[in-house]
Amino acid sequence: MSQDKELPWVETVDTSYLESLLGYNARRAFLVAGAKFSERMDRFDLKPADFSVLSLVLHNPGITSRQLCATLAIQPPNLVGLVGALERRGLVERHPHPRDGRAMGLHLTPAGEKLVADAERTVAELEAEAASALSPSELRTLLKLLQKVYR
Amino acid sequence: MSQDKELPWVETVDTSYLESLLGYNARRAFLVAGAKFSERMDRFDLKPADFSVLSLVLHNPGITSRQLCATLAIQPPNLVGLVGALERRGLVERHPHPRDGRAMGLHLTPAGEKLVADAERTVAELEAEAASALSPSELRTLLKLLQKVYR
DNA sequence: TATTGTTATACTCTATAACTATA
DNA sequence: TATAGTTATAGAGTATAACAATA
Repeated sequence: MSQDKELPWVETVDTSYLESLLGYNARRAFLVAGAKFSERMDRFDLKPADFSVLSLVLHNPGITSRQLCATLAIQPPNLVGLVGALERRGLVERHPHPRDGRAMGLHLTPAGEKLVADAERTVAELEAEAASALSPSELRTLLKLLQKVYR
Repeated sequence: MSQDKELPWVETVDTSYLESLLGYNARRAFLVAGAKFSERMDRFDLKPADFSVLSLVLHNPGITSRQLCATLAIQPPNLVGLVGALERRGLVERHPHPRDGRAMGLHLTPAGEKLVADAERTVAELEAEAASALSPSELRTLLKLLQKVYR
């Protein structure tokens, strides 16, 4: 009783089910946004995590590693090398925390301040591009809904 | 001329700038959605990529590796081991493609069909949970906007 | 000449356990 | 006893180059 009917094959992939799922769409959008980010930030030699750290230090002078980890959902051991590299590049400095002897506060150097300012300008252009596919009010809605998911 | 003014420290982290960026929000939401997914899918021993592949094979019998790669933004070499493992678990079978001698068509086994059906039911519960934080119409809007980003 | 599937390989990202210094 | 930072290490996930078979 061999099966001699021809097996089915696929002309156009039906993605309707996956596209109804949050995780699939979040991953695809995350990949596209990440690729565009890398493309523009290569000239600063900043990966997404580097940019996030520098930007948080700019807006929160004296922030500690622990606070960075909590904010960015990074494990403490994975932040050590990242901050160390930024320090070796002369972009950030670590000083003893004035109120907690266990902690180190992070501060931008003048070179770091300049780099972050340039990088944030570039990121603003990026967001403007995303908003061109989306419309400013759609972008605001998207951010608001994403925040509802992770908060 | 030593600096003897006390250095600043951070009480509450100001995340307002990062929260205005698409990439940051997409990553955070993706992490939360992924964690909830893993939590529920552990009993099926399916990672997100495994589920996506099985689900695509269910809805597209005979789909090829190349089509899976394009749909899921996975590199071909990284799909080989994934499909191989599903095959060794007796969930999928690979048969020669009826129209292209280079390709292999993927098909679910009866065991694979049962597992995917159970897994999709579980994922439906997951989405319902997300929708509880979001409202059904907000979830629809979120998916639509994410698709605009990556298409 | 281009494409499918594959092997080998390397790089990045992320996670866990254990240690130290301080709270 | 708990927390901040660190070291060492292991596991995912993802990327590129190169090859055989087929289009």
